[in-house]
Amino acid sequence: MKSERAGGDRRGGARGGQLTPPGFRSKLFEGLKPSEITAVLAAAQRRKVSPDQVLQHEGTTVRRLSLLVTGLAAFYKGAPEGTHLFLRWITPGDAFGLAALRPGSPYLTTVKALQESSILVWDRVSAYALFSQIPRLAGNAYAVVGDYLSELADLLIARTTQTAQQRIARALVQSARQVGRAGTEGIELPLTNEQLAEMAYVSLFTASRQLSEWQNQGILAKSRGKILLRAPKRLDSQYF
Amino acid sequence: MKSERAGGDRRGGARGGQLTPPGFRSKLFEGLKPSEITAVLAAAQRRKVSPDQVLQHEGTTVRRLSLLVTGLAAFYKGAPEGTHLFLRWITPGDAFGLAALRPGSPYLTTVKALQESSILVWDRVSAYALFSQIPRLAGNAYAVVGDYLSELADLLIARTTQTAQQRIARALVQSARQVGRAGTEGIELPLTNEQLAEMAYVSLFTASRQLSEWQNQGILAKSRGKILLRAPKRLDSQYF
DNA sequence: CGACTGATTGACTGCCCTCAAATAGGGTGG
DNA sequence: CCACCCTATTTGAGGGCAGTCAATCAGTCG
Repeated sequence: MKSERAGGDRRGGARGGQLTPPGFRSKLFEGLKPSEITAVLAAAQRRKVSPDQVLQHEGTTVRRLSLLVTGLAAFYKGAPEGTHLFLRWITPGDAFGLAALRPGSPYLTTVKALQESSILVWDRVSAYALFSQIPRLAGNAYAVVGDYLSELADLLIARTTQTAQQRIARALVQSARQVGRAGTEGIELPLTNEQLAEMAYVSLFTASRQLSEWQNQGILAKSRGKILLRAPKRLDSQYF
Repeated sequence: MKSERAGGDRRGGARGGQLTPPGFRSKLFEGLKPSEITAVLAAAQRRKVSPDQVLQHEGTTVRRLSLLVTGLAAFYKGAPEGTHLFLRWITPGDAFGLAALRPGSPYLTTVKALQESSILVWDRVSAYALFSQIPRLAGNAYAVVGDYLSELADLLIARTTQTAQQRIARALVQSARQVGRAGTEGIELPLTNEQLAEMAYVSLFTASRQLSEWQNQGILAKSRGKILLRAPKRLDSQYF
């Protein structure tokens, strides 16, 4: 359902010198003219970030708009009692801090890097200027926010109507798409039980038990910090 | 926290003839010049809708953008097994169908009128034209979507981390703000147990039991299809 | 005065969380 | 290479929140 590479040739491609790796594309840049992309990239700063580094703090006032170029991060939302809930992966090409385009609003979520990553950063003011000048860019931002809204609504449905088993299956399928590495044996996911449990919002123990069951059924294989999906299709049937 | 009437005098006011009632204001029109509001209203069609009428269907392609002028409606999101979940009230001034500004996207939610209501409707094409011509209007749409995103995230937290009791308390407090009528005895809510249960995503029986308990504690009084909140403040303490 | 919808109450059940305790992997330093 | 530690994981027992089911009661409207 993702209209990620919906376009033709080099739509959304960004080759503004060494700022982005070859083949990098973002929904934010889709349909922009090369000259526009160059201008947008020229206004950005590149930053390297390390694992566990917090890139934006929910509730603090918005300082900048960011775009993940390489690596991996995730959205979290704080819950009462100091915990925070996993919302979604952030993979290369995903923007965050889109609240920066809305004057005087706080960050809605916390973003934490999960791997060594590089990001592009625009300060609030120049982001606003750029998005005012380039209508298509503003339209893309609107579309991205719409996508997030849509995904969040789906997550809400999943979290409220599905059983623990279904939510875990869902978490695995989503992770397979976003952080999985295809191998000869299947799709390999670099996930601990704890991470999976937090994604699916189940306890560590429920996650462990469910994975064991699927392992017995031959759907997947586990090892410490890694899950090998042998038959992802058989998971799909678990959750609708 | 709501920046609803953040403005000065008649910001967001709309007196474009008989299209909107006096005192009507919408976040969508905030900061617009009267001439702009007039132009926007001129492009709209007014429709009357009756209770239980479905104004947009989740998943169907977007035809129009709407704004509730009088009455009451609600957002719902479909769930597997044919049920649909309550997401949020729509009260006068709230826009829906904002996906119309995004070419080729389906409605994310179903909207159903709950009372005799009147709405303003723009077809997709003219809405797009208007929002392109008036940057402030586009900015407002972005802000509204951002608000929905924020509220949806809060709802997600509530639905996943809170107990049934807390969710019911939350539903009551929200309803008090949006559909409550203040009286001498307290705030009166025109809600059946069933509606409340669907808002809080609890079973009918859990809702009934919880309300009975609060009635015994003197926090509220129940009658058929109506709830009278005597001490709303004592509910707040229930949910954090 | 029926008939229908809304609300109540109790008994039972089940999913999944909590807690406790044991086991296994993987790296490190001796 | 082995002892050790720290973290990840497993497995079982127990319990609680809230849902389902069934039956009854109450209000309202024609």
